[in-house]
Amino acid sequence: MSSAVRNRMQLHQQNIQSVFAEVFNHQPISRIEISRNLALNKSTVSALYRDLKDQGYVEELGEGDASNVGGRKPVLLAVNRKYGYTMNFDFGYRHLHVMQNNLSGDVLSYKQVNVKGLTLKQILPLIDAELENISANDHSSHGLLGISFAIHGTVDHNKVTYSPFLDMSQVDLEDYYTQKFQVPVLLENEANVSAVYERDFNKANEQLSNMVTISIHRGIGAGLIIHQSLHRGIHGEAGEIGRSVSIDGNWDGEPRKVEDYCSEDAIITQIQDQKHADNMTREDVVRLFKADDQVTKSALTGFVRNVAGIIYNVANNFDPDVIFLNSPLIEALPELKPQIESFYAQMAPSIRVPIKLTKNSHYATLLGGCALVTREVLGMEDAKLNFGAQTVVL
Amino acid sequence: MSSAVRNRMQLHQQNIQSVFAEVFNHQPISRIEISRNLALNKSTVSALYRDLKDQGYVEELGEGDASNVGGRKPVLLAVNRKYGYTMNFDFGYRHLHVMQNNLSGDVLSYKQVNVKGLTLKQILPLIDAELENISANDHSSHGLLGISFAIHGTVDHNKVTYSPFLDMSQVDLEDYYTQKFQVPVLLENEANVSAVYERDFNKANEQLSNMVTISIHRGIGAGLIIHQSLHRGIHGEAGEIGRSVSIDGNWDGEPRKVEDYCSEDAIITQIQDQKHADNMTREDVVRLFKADDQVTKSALTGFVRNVAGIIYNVANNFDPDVIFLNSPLIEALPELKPQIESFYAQMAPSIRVPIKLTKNSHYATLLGGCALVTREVLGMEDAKLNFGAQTVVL
DNA sequence: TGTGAGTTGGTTGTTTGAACAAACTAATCT
DNA sequence: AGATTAGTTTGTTCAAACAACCAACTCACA
Repeated sequence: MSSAVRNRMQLHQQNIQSVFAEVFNHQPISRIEISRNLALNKSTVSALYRDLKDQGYVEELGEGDASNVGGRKPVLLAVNRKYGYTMNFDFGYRHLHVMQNNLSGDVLSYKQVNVKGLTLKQILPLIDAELENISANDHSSHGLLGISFAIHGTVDHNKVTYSPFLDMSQVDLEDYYTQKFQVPVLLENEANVSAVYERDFNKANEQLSNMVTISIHRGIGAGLIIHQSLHRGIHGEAGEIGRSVSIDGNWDGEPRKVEDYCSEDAIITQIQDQKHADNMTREDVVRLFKADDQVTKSALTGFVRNVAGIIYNVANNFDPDVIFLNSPLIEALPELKPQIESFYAQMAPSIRVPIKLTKNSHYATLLGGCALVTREVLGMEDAKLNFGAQTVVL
Repeated sequence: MSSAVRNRMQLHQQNIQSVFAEVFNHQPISRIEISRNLALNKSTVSALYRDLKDQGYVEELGEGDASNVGGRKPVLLAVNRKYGYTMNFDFGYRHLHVMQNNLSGDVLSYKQVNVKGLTLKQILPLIDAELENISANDHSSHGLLGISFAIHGTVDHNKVTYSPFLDMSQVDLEDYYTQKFQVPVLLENEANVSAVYERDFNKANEQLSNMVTISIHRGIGAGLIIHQSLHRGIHGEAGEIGRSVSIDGNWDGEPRKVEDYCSEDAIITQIQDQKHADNMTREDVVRLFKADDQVTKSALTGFVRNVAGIIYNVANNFDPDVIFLNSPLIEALPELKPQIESFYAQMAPSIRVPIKLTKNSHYATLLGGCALVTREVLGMEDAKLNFGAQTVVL
């Protein structure tokens, strides 16, 4: 209410943002096309565009093709590729993933750094080195614009509140990097950024307003896009579906959580125990499954049933347009997907929510973080922005 | 995006709505106060108010008190109490609840009609009679403005898609009443309107953006307010938490739903079976509980544990600012609430979502429907409207 | 108790400025 | 050359802002 457009100046600012969003989402685009899309007079668009250009956000890309019945060629406009860049990180169990993106969300560089067994304080200098290295080779006009971190754990008010396999309580990342660079620094749960990725980077989802991304890694969490915006909850704990307990009338002993049955960790531990093995990894499970190992096959059948149950419950809770699965295990064994779908179909005979796999989950979290921090840089948190409109993957 | 304010006319319309919202939410209010609240010039507010008055939406209520340091008395403005009325219905199991409200959401009349055992086609003439009776005694300028129905079941696109105890597939209520009166007719799930009630009628919730109302009647459902707006889901099935199944690794036989364990029906049936009784009602259960009956007490302990588990799961899924319980059984036995809270506290030792009871659940659904249909009448679906600002309960 | 200074609510007439419209230039096609 | 399209320039429009005013009140003080 109080943030609503109410006077001419606010109207002007909003229209500038609308023009920028058009350039962002449909680059390369001409002024006349923006004018038609926004139902704004072409002279108005020209004036608004001039403001954006003075601020350096946009640039001309050259001439486009004229219409086939004659007429002047349009001048193609685009987001300034040399405006600056964001740095986006993902703390994986074994690797730190590092990505550099420009203002449009295009990937400028990507790198994995081995951090297995290191503490956060030991990782910090590695991050600093990456930032310095990138900064030294940069030729953009504004340089570093913002930093994002995808966290495998919960985040509240930009602080890590819980992180299962890397102690993050010793360092305040937001504090450290805002002090150092005076740019927006953003921490966000990994399932949440993954959901933002689907909203902002996946053109197929442009018209969808409700999406749930179920992330099955060492734990289980969901990222929620509701009414086109990320639902974090008051403590940043919305979508912590791995903590759900069974409601079945049995209350003997400690209630067990969903995560205890069907996280990737739970499955690996289960197979390990039955095989009296040790230190197994996802790759081992994949290998055993492909070698037709019966213990593994039956464990994964249980996994598949449980995932179907989770999907059924998520569908009943949120009734989204689509559910994404972000699971390296299922990504490695795509034959599990139809099994999940068939168990789900048994549970929900009539109305079902479509299920899709998130491809290349590491990129997803980095790009989701990129989208969030870029929006903050632009002050366009709520606008409809279509990142990666012409992303060139390296 | 495309609905954003972009030209002077749209700006003007939005500002008219802002002024109306101020009158609506803070009536009685003076022009100067609106001007200060909206940061609009007082002459602008005067002009916008004049438009609203010409359309009949508002009226002057007389003079207020002057400031204690002198100065002219303000003229107090309010929503026109004689503009028209909405009719709001709730199909209960035993009664049809009927409420007439004015444009501000004030209760003009309330009535229960016995409909136990009747089919929808038999109930229809009773509804028509109520509408005619009210219409005959009305002296407002625009008469009937809209109709809402709270449905114990699921609703999609204003059609009932599932209704457990009253067959509603034979009659299209929206069709029938729009044909008859040419006013907006709205069908909505009972848990959803209950959630809207908490958002729009409960001043204590004004600052809250995420609320879940758990409705425990013959089934279990949740109404979701997320980011201040009702989340229905793509098929209108969001919040159907009663259908959730347990994820516990056991997949022998048909999975049982939450509803099977802890709806009011399930509890009554359970007690009935153990007592070899028949046709028990909620009132019987309440009586037995108060008479210290052990079977009832132990059944309700199970109920309380299950409700705590449901709350825990809802908190993990949505992480709302508050959870409301809309349950006639708990309303009748308020001593159950602390028990629920204590079981919940055992499950979630650190972060907990506050739990509150919805008072007078029948009013809640009617008023929630009133809020929804009134918003549609005004074309102000997304504005922040504070209904019942000065509701006089009859 | 009466008067005038100070204060506040609301109206009237004028100014402002962002979007708009029309007329223009530029560049292309057939 | 005539038709068509892209973009610019120049002047118009109209809702909000502003300034000056009127209306009506309080309070202090004679």
